Amino acid sequence: MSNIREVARLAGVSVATVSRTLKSPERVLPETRDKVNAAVEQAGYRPNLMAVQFRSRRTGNLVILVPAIANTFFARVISGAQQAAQAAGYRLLLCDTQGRAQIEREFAALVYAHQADGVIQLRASDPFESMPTGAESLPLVNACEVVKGAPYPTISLDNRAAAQAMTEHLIGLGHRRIGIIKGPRSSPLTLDRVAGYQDALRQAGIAVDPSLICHGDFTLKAGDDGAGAMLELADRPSALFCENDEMAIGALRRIKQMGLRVPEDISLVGFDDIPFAAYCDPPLTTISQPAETFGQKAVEMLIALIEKKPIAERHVVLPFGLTVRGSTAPRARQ
Amino acid sequence: MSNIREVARLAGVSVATVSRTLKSPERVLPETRDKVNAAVEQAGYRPNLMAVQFRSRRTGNLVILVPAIANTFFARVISGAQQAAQAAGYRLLLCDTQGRAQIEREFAALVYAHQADGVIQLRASDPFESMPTGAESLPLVNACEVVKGAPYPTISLDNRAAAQAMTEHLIGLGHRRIGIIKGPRSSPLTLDRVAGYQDALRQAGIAVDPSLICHGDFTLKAGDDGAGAMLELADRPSALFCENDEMAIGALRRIKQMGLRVPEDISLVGFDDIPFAAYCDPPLTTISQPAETFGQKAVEMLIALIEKKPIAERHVVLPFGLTVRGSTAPRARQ
DNA sequence: GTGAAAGCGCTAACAA
DNA sequence: TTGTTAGCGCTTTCAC
Repeated sequence: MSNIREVARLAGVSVATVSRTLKSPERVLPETRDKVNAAVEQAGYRPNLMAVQFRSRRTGNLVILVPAIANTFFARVISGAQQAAQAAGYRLLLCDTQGRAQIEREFAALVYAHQADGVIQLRASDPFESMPTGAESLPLVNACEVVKGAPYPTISLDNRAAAQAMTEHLIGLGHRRIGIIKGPRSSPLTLDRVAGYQDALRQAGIAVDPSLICHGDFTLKAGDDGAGAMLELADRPSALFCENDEMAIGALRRIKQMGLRVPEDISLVGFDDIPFAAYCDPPLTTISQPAETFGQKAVEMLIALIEKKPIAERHVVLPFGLTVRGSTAPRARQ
Repeated sequence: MSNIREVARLAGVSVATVSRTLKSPERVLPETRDKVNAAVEQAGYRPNLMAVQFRSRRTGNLVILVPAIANTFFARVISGAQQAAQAAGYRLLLCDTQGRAQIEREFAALVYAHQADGVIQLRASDPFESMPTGAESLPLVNACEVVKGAPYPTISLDNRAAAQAMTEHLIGLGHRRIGIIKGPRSSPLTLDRVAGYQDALRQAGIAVDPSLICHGDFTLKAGDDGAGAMLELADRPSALFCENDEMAIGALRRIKQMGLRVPEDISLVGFDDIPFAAYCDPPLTTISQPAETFGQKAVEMLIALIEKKPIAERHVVLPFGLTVRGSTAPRARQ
């Protein structure tokens, strides 16, 4: 592989002229440009990005920390982020952290080590924590699940309002015993959703029953297990609210296995509106989120941060939608 | 952020000694080492990876080109790859190419530009094609959907045998009219699966009926549409073979919408065994693949290539499994 | 065991 | 408009 000197020699110009021709052609005479371009062609020259970035102290790489790439919702977020990055001339370094802080730190360190220009974190946790001094001011954007009162920009959903709207939908159908399968204890997002669920219950004058709140981890199996536990209760709920669609789909299987029907015997709802939600039997009532927009906004804000451009709104809240399908129905007369 | 000179000054040694302490501590006196380490600590020093890699001409980055990250099967492949990379001290740069050669080329160029050490391609296409001279010898491994007779290492499944086994399973249940929803024309993988399907039919003395072969693109919607078309045939099939689980799940919805039952009226099978397959109603009979192993093997082979270690087997074929669940049953008497 | 010095490939200030 | 030159931060001989 040839280098810039080789090209300069072939074109009969200085290395500076080659560099200029590549970076700002308008500052070079057309005929010089042509000579250089011909030489580049002839030498099969590709600039060594390593050297370019080393010198210009800008990599064009953005790290995005994803708790679980296999999660259909995050896949959509990534897709939006990738498109925005591409449009702005940046590349996305995707990292499946499996929610582990150690892996997050390792990848966030790429910024500290000048291997990436900034980080997008999709989990409520600061990946620069416990980094050497100065790290707190590195370009970081937090999206999806965000840290409350974070010093860095955030893009979030009003999870509390969304959960409340969903619970109100169920209450409106006559349900009064509504179970909820929530996420892991460590997730602030799940706290918000439970809070919204409780808001709706209280406003309807329904007592919050702790036995109707069950922990899960956003997987199919967690929904399956959670539904199993919930339906064995003596006074079982007539509606079940799962904090994501995966768990709802898991719950759906268990409900059917136990010989109950959705929505006749029990209403079931999810959260996220993943593609499979519309293909369940019955199709799932759920909260839809503009997943791609999360990724897109996060990238745009991060780039603004990196390029030190002003940011209009540091804490963006995206709208949710209540998508009613066939998995909810009025409570059956007992 | 401090640099190596700052640390050298603090420790009262030369930059060379600092570098050595970090790279090969055993070549430095313990007391010198301690001085240096203290200075590193004090300065909050982090080596500039950009400079390290520029100098040592090795990045520790592996590019993995994924046609669609949202695809549940690829998500598992990535997971396996990530684990193997981590274990070997490499990082994975994930790229969602949306099957577009332009994006693939752009990311593959990272290798050419010394930004990554090698590439894993999960699609049957050479991302280095039309690159400047010398590109053909760059470290590349092709997994999942592979190029026939490729000059680079490959990891694949015997798709033909798998499709044949699946078709034989259906024939064994008494089905004789078996429809197939295949992938896009450009995919060699789909050709193999159709060939396997035809092998099984021929061996059973069943004529191949072109009207029972339908094109799709591996999405839920494609399965939905494909099943719709297939079931409107005058002499409709009693079994439907979808080339992936997503399409099977799409087909399942349409079959039910048309008032038919699975498996009583029509047997339905998929391919891949994604997590959702076991959670369908009925659970899906499908071909299981060791998805994580694809990723793991690909990374291991790529690293061997990069580090110029010998590779035992250049074309690995992984085993498949026939997972029979509730979506297949003996053909009903008409 | 340690230091001095050269230079990886490129960019950017400055000079011409 | 183009060339000269001085590094970017680090690794790696080669002396000592």
